[in-house]
Amino acid sequence: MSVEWQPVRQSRTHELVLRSIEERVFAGELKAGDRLPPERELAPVLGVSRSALREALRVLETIGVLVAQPGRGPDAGARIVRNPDDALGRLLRLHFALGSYSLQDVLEARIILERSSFAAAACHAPSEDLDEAEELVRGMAAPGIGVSAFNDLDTRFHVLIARSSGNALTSTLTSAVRESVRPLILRALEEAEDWPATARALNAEHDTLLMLVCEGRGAEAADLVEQHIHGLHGTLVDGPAGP
Amino acid sequence: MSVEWQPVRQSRTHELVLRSIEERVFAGELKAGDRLPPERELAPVLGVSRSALREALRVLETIGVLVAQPGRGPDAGARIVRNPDDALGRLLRLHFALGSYSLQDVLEARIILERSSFAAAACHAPSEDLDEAEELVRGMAAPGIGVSAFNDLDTRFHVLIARSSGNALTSTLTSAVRESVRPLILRALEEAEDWPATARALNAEHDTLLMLVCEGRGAEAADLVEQHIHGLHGTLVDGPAGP
DNA sequence: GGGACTTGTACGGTCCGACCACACCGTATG
DNA sequence: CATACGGTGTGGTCGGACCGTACAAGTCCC
Repeated sequence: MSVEWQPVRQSRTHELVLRSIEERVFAGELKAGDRLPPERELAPVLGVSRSALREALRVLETIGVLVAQPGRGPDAGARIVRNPDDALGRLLRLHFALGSYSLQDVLEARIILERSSFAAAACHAPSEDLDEAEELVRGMAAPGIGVSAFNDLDTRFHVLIARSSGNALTSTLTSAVRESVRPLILRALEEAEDWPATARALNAEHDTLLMLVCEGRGAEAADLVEQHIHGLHGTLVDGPAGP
Repeated sequence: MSVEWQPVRQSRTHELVLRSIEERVFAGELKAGDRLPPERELAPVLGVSRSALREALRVLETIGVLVAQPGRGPDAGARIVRNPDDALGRLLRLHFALGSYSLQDVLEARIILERSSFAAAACHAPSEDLDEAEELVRGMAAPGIGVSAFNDLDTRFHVLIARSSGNALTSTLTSAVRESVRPLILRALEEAEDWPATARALNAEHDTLLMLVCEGRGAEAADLVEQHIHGLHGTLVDGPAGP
């Protein structure tokens, strides 16, 4: 029941600035679309140097909460935005490369998330998403397709289904998790002994998956996508991942 | 099929630095525990100013890849670490507050993740974790417990189960998602008309959950935790969230 | 008078040099 | 031998300066 004590690490200026801005966000005083004052104004108001402020802004930028543009006019300056995808992707990729998560952890997470994605997509995917998905599947079935192009389309297919599930959070998570193993999958596909046969097998699964989603058979789609991801499991090799 | 063009936004120095360090991580040249050269050495080597380097380091710090300590000796300087939890939590909290994700999205994600957590925990949770979980459940059952203390213990209970599921990634995600709605849950509990009765009901569910996990009845535990989280759904109100 | 060009200005982006607080390490001192 | 003290290297902070960019207004030429 006792929680270990840990050093407080007090008062690094940029963290105080960060805390301060976060609080304004939590309080609803800063919404998406709002503009922050120019750095040269805000710094003295907060009582810190521009460097400290800039470090805090940089953090918010990498979290996907802020974008900054130089110049003048309505688009210039620092603006609050909502773009968590890049940040989450970078975070997971780095930590996966560092070994914070094992390959098995990532694959399990993929299965959990994508089972739910496909099940939800079968319930209420907009038809234009299904059209786009069909196009992607057709693209993957192109004869003589390269490994890299296949991997791109495959990623986009899975992410598209996640997005069409209607849940922005699980969609983001799915995308980030999928991206974090992307280099591994790419390498595995490159080393496949019979690439055309592998591609045919994967395409058949994609076809069936899309068909199940279109017909609203969510439970079967979930089972199949689990099998689909498990199928990759055996072919993947653990180790240091390229970007 | 056509991807929209988007401005390239080239060559912000700190991003180049970030890219460079990331690549060393992806290549396996930087592992957890390694130390970076001092800022004053690294900056000229990379051909950038210390400010630009520091901004990149700050970013790595906030995504939990780096820690920096002043002073001298074996613990000083910038070291590569693996601590994704704080970063992920902050990211989700901020974006939830900004409205990137709706309350329903978060609750669905919680259900997906925690169903899997409880199911996995039922299979192979270490007994010391179960002991700790029992202690937490007992703590929540204390007569006259306050809303805040209850919420703390409840959070720790759910996170503990996620951790004992053996999957570091889903555990981190569960924790982050749970933390992002924590202020909302706190507010909902504070506004409950009959708090003691609510607490008793929640405690009964926790008791059953723990029992199911201990007995290895994962499927039932998963169903119950879904119901448990759904139960909260009705009581939660959407709106700006405090930290 | 209208369009093209030039200037002014407000941004963020970068860099530099300096100082501070801290923690270790070696030496000097009792 | 133990303690006290200053040296040294680390990140943390700060202020100032310059750069490129992009808008805005003023100016010139047709």
